[in-house]
Amino acid sequence: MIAILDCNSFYCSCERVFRPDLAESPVVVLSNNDGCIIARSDEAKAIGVGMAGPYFKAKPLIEEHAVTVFSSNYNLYGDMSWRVMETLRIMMGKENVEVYSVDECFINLAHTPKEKIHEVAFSLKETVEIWTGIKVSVGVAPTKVLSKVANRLAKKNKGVTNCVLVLDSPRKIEQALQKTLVEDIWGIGGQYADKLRKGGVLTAFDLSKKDISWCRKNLGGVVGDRLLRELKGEMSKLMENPLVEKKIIATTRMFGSPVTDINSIKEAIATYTTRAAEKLRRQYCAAKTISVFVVPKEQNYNTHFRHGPSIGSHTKLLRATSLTNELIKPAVSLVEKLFEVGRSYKKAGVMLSDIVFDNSIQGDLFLPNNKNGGRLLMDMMDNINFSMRNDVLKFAASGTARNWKMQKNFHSPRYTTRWDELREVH
DNA sequence: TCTGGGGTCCTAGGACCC
DNA sequence: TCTGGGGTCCTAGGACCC
Repeated sequence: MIAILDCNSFYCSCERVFRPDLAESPVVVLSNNDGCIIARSDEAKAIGVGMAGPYFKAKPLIEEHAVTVFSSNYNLYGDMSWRVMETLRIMMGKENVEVYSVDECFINLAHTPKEKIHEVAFSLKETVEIWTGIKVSVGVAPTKVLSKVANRLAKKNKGVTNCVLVLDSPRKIEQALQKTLVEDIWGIGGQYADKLRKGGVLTAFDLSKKDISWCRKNLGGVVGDRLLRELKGEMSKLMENPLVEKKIIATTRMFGSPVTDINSIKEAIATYTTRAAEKLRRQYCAAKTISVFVVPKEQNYNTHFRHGPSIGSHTKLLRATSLTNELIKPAVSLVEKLFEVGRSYKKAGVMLSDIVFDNSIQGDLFLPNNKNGGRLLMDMMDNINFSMRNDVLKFAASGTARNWKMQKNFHSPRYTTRWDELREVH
């Protein structure tokens, strides 16, 4: 059996740990730039605040009901996430915990006796809540897809399930599948859901009765094949090693307001490159390809603003590197190539790919072999910046004015990662 | 006026090889 | 009218996730 443990309204829960006065009132958290609503407490859902909608549209409703609004505070959420996951690793052994996202993880219960499953699932939930203050839901079933089904139902019927649901018999599985619409299955998005409904497949139960070849044909080949097997209780998505290195590292941001001058974009790109290079070094890797893209502000953004055209280009380096200064140079050159005078831009980003371990970098015969000094410098910068939890040290190319920076109007303190922002009790 | 920011996997098709 | 039979690698793009 496999469990998935998922934090309830994670970002809202993090804010509430340090604001117990908000425990029962509506709370929402906004995306970067205070653009969209990306987390809602149950109370906010109840008054009709939609998910992933733009903040400005929900604003009247939010003000009417005195909803508390937070900008996203990733310092806080990242640290709280680590506490939740560490609790589970301590309880179950780290080899049995697969962190799937910032707020959820799979737990391998293959070694737990069947009659103890419910008790274990419950103690995971209780312990996480006591140790971290974060409320969670647990779904348990024979496969990952089914455990997601269980988790969703557990969360939906909190009063009955107390946020824990175990599907340990064919009958329970069948009932759960009947209560799950196709669009609520993990792996079925908007496109596939439309296609399924048109074919008369409305629930997860309907889908589980289809045959493999039908799913291969209509749901993306082997992806559909695996999904169907999982629904039928056959494990097709295995536990994965949580320490796999990223194959692409990206840092992309909307600007606080549209930008028209090339220097601001260069500063932004240099800053994003710095972030991306830090992520690269943190996984002991180096990258050989760097890509840069910019997104012009559309004249007519009412039609699909979301996938507005992004204009990009990339450079293949002679040799993989993780040194910020070696990456900033080609990144800034790419900006010069992409930028058009007179246009206004709303977003830009950097992506690093062709990632290899930095101990296996292909050497360059024509370079002196003593470039290790560069890595040493990077490590020192990383250590100082990390211990200060701030960019104390940065490259001049990143700029100091930074008038392209995103907006954060409702930011909470970084309670758990900054001494000077600790919660004070008087 | 104002609409995140990351990622993953898979497929198709083209270029190229012998 | 008829025009090999394998391969590999790469890229673009689609679909999905939180």
